Amino acid sequence: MNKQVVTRFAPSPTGFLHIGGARTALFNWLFARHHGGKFLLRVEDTDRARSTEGAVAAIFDGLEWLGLGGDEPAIFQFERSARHAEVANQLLAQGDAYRCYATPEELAELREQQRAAKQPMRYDGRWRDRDPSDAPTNAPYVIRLKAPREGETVIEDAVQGRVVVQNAELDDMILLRSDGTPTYMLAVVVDDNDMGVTHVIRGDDHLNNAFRQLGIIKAMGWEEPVYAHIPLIHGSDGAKLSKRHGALGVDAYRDEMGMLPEAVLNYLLRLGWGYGDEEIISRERAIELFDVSGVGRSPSRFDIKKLENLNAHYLREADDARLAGLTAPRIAVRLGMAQLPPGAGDVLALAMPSLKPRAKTLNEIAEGAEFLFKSCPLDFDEKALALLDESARELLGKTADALDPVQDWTVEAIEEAIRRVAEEAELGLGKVAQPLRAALTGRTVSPGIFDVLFLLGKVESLKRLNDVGQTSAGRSN
RNA sequence: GGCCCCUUCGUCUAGCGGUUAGGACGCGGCCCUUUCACGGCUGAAACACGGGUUCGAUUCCCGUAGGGGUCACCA
Repeated sequence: MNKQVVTRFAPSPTGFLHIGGARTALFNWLFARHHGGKFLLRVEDTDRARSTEGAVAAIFDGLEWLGLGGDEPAIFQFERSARHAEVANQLLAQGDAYRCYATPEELAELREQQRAAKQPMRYDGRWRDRDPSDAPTNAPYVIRLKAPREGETVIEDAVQGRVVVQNAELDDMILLRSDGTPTYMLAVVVDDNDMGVTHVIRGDDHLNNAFRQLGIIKAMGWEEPVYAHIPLIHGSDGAKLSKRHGALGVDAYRDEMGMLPEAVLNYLLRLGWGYGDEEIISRERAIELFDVSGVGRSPSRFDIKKLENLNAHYLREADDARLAGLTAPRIAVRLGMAQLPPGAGDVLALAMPSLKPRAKTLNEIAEGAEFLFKSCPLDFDEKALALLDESARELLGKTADALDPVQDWTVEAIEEAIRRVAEEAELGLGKVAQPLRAALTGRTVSPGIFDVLFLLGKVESLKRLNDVGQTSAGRSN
């Protein structure tokens, strides 16, 4: 019979939700949805020294932004430590584990010797078969798994295929630390089992761990989950993505870079997974198509250009009011204002159709929208200034005269007036539009000039034209 | 170093014995055009290497090289 599929994402709260973790969460979420199963969250906070509440909040925040919440309240691993200890003691009682009194110093020395002798570095099992009466009294001890030393362990990984490791390669790992707290190895296995996790989808860096974890599962007689170890994401230079090497929290993609969650999701989905030629894949479509069988076996590099391209696509598709809301605070910051004036949101939404096709990020939309909310006198950049020479100012005067009588301020009416100015001056439209653009926006790049005029409104447009006319050519301040 | 994994354009990938090796990003050119974008068309660009297996290998097998991961009382 088929059990319900249960997947989980189990981050350790020692920092933000980075891009690799986000992809792991996405794959788990998608897999569960695709199979009509459950997606659970578990915070691996057994390392009390490194876990912080801030990190927990940051991770949840990131998941929520991406729409990858769990189907049940998140489980905090540390709260289950009594259960972990219970399992360790059961293993001890049934002879599948033993007490080890080796001190950390002693073990460090052992590793040092092994390294010097170029031997594999692993615990030598010095307390494995010792008589319990040898045990020092009142000395701290850890509980280790008594792993099989002969034979081999096989994993049929859903992504990596059949992987075999000789049991002689695996040493007796620690289950319970000397202070009685569980190690990660024990906790994951116990929690996955208790949570009913059927498919463990996680980073490739856990593949080696899977063999050790299987040892506990077998000793307890539990059912083995299906493993799917997905390849890691590397930086653009091929090196491992780490915190000091390009790995940013998803919040950075949202706040600093101005990405949309649907773009990040689509990008992450296509990193390591593909379905024919499909590039633009919605969440719904992804649920329909996703399966671990489509996940590649080789690591991939993070390419910000491709993410930007996807973001540009989703920007163009996004609702204008939503983008206005997302962009307004960014514009205010750029302009050094606490917030934009009342009504700015409406103007922004109205301008969005001509703003968004020109931008790859929310930041670029904000940059392009700045001119709407500036006031005279404008700050002109160099190229704009160069455009506003004597003859251009003269032309601008004529343009203002042509615009002044326009009654209904529509894009059509504006266009008609401007084209007439060009005709009468026997100039191409571009010769009229560029100085006009410079005078109106202070830049040489902007949305279509008729849209600019329309969005600014008649009063503000004439005011800016007038303002330029009053300043002398070649002004430098 | 031991063990494990990986290898198609610069990047993400399609391919699952016979293809002019496809798509996307990026890059070049052209078109559109009031600037910049969008859009359309188009060009350059890849099977790491060496052996097998086979009538035939990008595809299957074995090596080599390169890359990555992992070897804690971290997760």
